[in-house]
Amino acid sequence: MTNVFDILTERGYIEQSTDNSIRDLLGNESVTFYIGFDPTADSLHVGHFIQIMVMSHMQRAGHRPIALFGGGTGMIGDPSGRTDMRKMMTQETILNNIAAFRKQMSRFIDFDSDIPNRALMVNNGDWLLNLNYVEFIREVGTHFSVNRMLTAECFKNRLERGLSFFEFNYMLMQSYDFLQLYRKYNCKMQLGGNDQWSNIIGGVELCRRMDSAQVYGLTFKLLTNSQGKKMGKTESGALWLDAAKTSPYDFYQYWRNIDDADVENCLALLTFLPMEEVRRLGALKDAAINEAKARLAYEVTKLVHGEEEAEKAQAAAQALFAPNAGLNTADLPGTNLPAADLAAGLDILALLTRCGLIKSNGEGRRLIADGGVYLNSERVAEHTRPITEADFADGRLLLRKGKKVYHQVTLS
RNA sequence: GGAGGGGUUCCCGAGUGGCCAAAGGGGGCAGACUGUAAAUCUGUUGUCUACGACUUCGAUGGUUCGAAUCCAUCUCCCUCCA
Repeated sequence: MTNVFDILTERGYIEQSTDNSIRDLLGNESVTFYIGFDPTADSLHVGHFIQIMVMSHMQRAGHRPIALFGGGTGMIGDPSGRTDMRKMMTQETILNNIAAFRKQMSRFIDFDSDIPNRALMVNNGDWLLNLNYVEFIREVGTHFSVNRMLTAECFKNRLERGLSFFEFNYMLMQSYDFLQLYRKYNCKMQLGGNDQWSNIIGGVELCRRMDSAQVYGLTFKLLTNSQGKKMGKTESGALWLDAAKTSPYDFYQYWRNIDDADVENCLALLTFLPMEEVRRLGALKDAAINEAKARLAYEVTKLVHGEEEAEKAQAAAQALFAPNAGLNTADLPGTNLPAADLAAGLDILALLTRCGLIKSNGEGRRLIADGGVYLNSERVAEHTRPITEADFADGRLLLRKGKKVYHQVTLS
């Protein structure tokens, strides 16, 4: 069997590691490892998904994953890579978010079957929330050098803008997590995005100092595009894994429209396609690379939302963008319009507003003046254009904003 | 607690009595080009019952014909000192 370390390397996940012997370790035994997830929202997003992919590769290779939820650290907020302090969250929000994470993650990682490396979910609130401050400082705090911490990359830009002691503490808590997991579950490895590097080293050193334990850390590339910007952001924020927050169609379209230069990387990181195929697709040039994008979009959507949703999203996209686009696009994001509202009189601006395509009438007027609104494939020329029953075919009407934003209105 | 510097439209950042709904950049949106790509170019980017009106420059009050700009109080942030 291939060593996962090689798989992860080949697919381009790995950024840096604490020790060269990690490959051997992963080849010789089933290793328990963890990845931490801070419950900052009520859904996972694409940034988390890449971590989940890694977990999944590891689990497939026989290692045991621990998904650590930051019920305790979430009360603080990781300052890494941030320019300002995170919003403080209440205990209630945190628990609520953790519950959502649990549910979503079960789709990707096996937490339930009888396999020996069944994954665990752990909440660090279990040991962090009731810590005694003085004891903690005496036992754990003594092992950290402020001098060294100050040189850590993750605090760099915060040193210029201001960093409270409250947040500075975060590293100790995360390091303490590693120690706890090592003690309770013989967890020997922490994985994380590269922004976690400093925190991970902290944990590795703490385990060595307190328990003379040899543990390891490995970090992954953050999902960035060829220009170094973080990927997975849309106009309305993150690209969520929750279908209610980012529809499968929008999710599919996000990947369908990425830069040529990013296709291969995304295929390798976000799908399980064999690397041969990934390289073949990534090597396609010009218009042909659209095949690769469609494949990427389909595969990722399938992983996240299931095969059925992926098929639907694909079908909807094809129907809309194919040369002879028909209107049988049942799977588009859409809005229901009661017939009575139509009868009461409705113009294009009101309709756009209802569908959430515009935020104000002013925006709508501008959009129409710019020629950016289409009704059943015809450009709308007047913002006063009334909507009538004649605009509906089979009780449906297709709105389009710009080139790619489609919205279906169904009469009910 | 003392001294100083700040809070401007989504973000950064100009503006220090009328010409300011507020320069410039970023971001967003749209148009052209194209491959549902990138780059580029163009337009646009407070709200409305829209050639006009209304609301906005940390908050509240005041001076003034007129304030983002002046004054007072409050509030938050930053730097230095204690």
